[in-house]
Amino acid sequence: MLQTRHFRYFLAVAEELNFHRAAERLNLSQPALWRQIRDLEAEMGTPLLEREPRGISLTRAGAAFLEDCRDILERVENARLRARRIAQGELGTLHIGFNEIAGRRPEMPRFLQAFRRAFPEVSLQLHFLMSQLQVDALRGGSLDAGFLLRPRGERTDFQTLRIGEDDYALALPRDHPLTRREGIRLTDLSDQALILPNPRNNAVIYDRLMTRLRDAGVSARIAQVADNENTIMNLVDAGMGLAFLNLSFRPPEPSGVVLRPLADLTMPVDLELVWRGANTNPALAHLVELVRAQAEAPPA
Amino acid sequence: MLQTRHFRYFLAVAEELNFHRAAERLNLSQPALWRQIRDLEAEMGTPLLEREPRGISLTRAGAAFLEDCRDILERVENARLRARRIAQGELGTLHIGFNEIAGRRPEMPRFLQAFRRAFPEVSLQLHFLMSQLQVDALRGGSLDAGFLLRPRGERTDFQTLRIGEDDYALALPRDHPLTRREGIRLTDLSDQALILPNPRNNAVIYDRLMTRLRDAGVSARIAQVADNENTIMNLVDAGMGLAFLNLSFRPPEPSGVVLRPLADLTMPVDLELVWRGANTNPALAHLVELVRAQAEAPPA
DNA sequence: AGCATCTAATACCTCAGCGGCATCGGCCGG
DNA sequence: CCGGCCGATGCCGCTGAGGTATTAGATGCT
Repeated sequence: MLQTRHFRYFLAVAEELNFHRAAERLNLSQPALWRQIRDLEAEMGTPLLEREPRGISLTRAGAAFLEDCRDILERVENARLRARRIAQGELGTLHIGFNEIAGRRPEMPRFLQAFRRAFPEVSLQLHFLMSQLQVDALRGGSLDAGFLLRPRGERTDFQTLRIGEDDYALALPRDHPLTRREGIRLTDLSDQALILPNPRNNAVIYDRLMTRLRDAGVSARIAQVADNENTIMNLVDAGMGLAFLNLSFRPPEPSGVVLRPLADLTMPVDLELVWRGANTNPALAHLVELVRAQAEAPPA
Repeated sequence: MLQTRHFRYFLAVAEELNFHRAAERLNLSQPALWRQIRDLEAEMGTPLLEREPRGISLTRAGAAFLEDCRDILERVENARLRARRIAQGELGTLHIGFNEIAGRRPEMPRFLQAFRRAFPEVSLQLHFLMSQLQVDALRGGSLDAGFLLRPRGERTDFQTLRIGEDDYALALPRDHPLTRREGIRLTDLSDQALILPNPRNNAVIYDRLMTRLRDAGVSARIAQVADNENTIMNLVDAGMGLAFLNLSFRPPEPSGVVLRPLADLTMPVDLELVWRGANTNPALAHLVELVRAQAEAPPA
C-alpha cells in the first residue's frame, strides 16, 4: 500500500538524483531507501527512475509523480495545520446573535472588532434575533452565543456573562399630559391604551409586565401587541398608546417619543453574553474570554 | 509520522462513526483500528473524535480533516493512475517533425488522425522542419520522431520505418525548350542556370547532386541556392533557372513549372518515420506501431 | 433490579516489514 | 590497472502494526 513515507522518500531521491545523498537527507541508510523506492515502483506498477550506468534519472512517469508528490505532501501538512487551528479556535465559524438593544450598545462593535483583530480567520456570522428566538437558536445549536437581555436574577441553564444593565421605562408621546408629571406611577396608567411586546417573541417580559399591572390594580387597555421595539416606538409616536421600553433604546432624535421612569415599576434587566456550556466550538471560548476581558476593563 | 494508512482508517471511522463497523470495512480488528486512530490524533496534535457515552462523533477539527482525507486519498490514487498512464504512453506529449514533402503526402493526416483517435490524451506537437534540422532535433531530444526524406540506402544510427518513396526530377518552366525533348539527359543541362537547395539545410542532397553533375562532366552554373522547396519552385517559375525537385512535390496548379524525369539521373529517396532508438517516450512506441500498421495495410 | 447487549478502551502477544551493516558488481577517471 | 562512486543484494535485529481475549461503561429490555 502507498504510504506517505514513499512520497517523502521519492521526493528526496528525485531531488537529489542520488540514493546516497537522499538517504543521508532522510537519516536513512542507502539500502533501506533503495528498497523503499523499489517497493514504491512495484506499488505504482511502473518504473519511476531510469537506472543508468552512472546514477539515476527520472522517467516521464517519475517526473509527473514528483509533482504529485510535492502537492500531496503539502496537502497533508496543510490538513494537519488546519485541524490544529480549528481545534485551537483560530479558524472556523462563530454564529452570534444580537437583539435590538444589544445592537445599539456601544460595547457590541468593540467586542466584534477586537475579536476580528485577534482571530481574523474565524468567520463571524451575525444574526439579528430577538432575545427569545436567540435562546431557541442556542438550544438548537444554530447559534454559538447571543448578546441579549435577561431579567436580572432569572435562573437559566446557560452560561452567561454580564456586560451591562438596563431597565424599563414608560414611553409616551412628547405632548402627552403625563410628561409634565413628576413621579409617574402605575396607577396613572389606568384607562390608558397600552402597546405591549408580542408574548410570542418575548413571553418573559410580557408576563412580568402584565403581572405588575394586575398587582397594581391597573385595568389597562391593550391597544396592540408589536413584534419589536422599533414598531412599538413608532406606534407610540403615532399616538396609538403608551408602552414600556428599555432605557438604552433611545428614540432617534427627530422622534416625538420620550422615556420617563416609573416611580413604582423597576424591572432591571442585564445585557448578557449567553452560550451553551456544552458547546464545543473552540472559537467560542476565545469570544467569551475576550468579552470578559473587555467588559472588566473597558478601554480608557 | 502521518501515513496514508491513517487517512484511510480515519475515513472509514468518520463515515461509519463506529469502530466495529469501520474495522470490519477495513478488514481489521477493532482494537488495531482504535489504536491507529489514537496515534493519528497524537500526530495531529488534536482530537478528531468526540468520545461520547454511546459511540463517537466528529469534532470540528475532525470534520474538516475528513474533507482533507478524502481529497488527499483521491489525489494519491490519481497520482498513481497518472504515472501509470504516462508510462503506458496513454498520456503525455509527442513532438513530431515533418518537412515540406511529408506534409504534402496524404499519409500524414491519416497517421495523425488515427493516433489522436487512439490516444486522445497524448498531445501531439507538430514541428515544421526541413529534413536535416529534424535530424538535429531528434539528436538533441527536442523531437521524438520525424517524417522526413532520406536517400535510399543511406546508413543511419536512427530507427526508421519506410512509408513511401520518391525520386528527383528536373523542374523547369512550362515554356522551356527542354520540355519538348524526350529523355532529357544531364548533359543537356550544360550552360544552364541551376537553382540548388541550400547545402546548410540539406547537405546530403546538395552533395549528391553536385557529384552527379561533376561525374557527367556538366559544367552547370549555380544561379542561386534556396532554403526550401517552395522558394526553389518560385525561382524556377520566375525563370531564374532549372532545379531538381521531388516528384511528389507537385507544383500548385496555376503554376508555370513542370517536372520532367531525367533519363540518366535517378536519386531514389524514401519517406520515412525516423526516431532515436534510445528515446524512452512511451507514446513514441504507440506512434511507431500505429504508423507501421497503417503503412502495411492502408485503408481501402 | 438484573441481565443482555452495544460501545470504546486495555492487556498481552505475534510477526511482518522497515531499517542497519556488510558487501558485491559495474562503471568511470586518473 | 586501480581506487572511488554508485546502485543492488543478503542477512539480521527490532520496532510497531495487528490479532485475540478481555474489561469497563452505558443503555435498554424483561
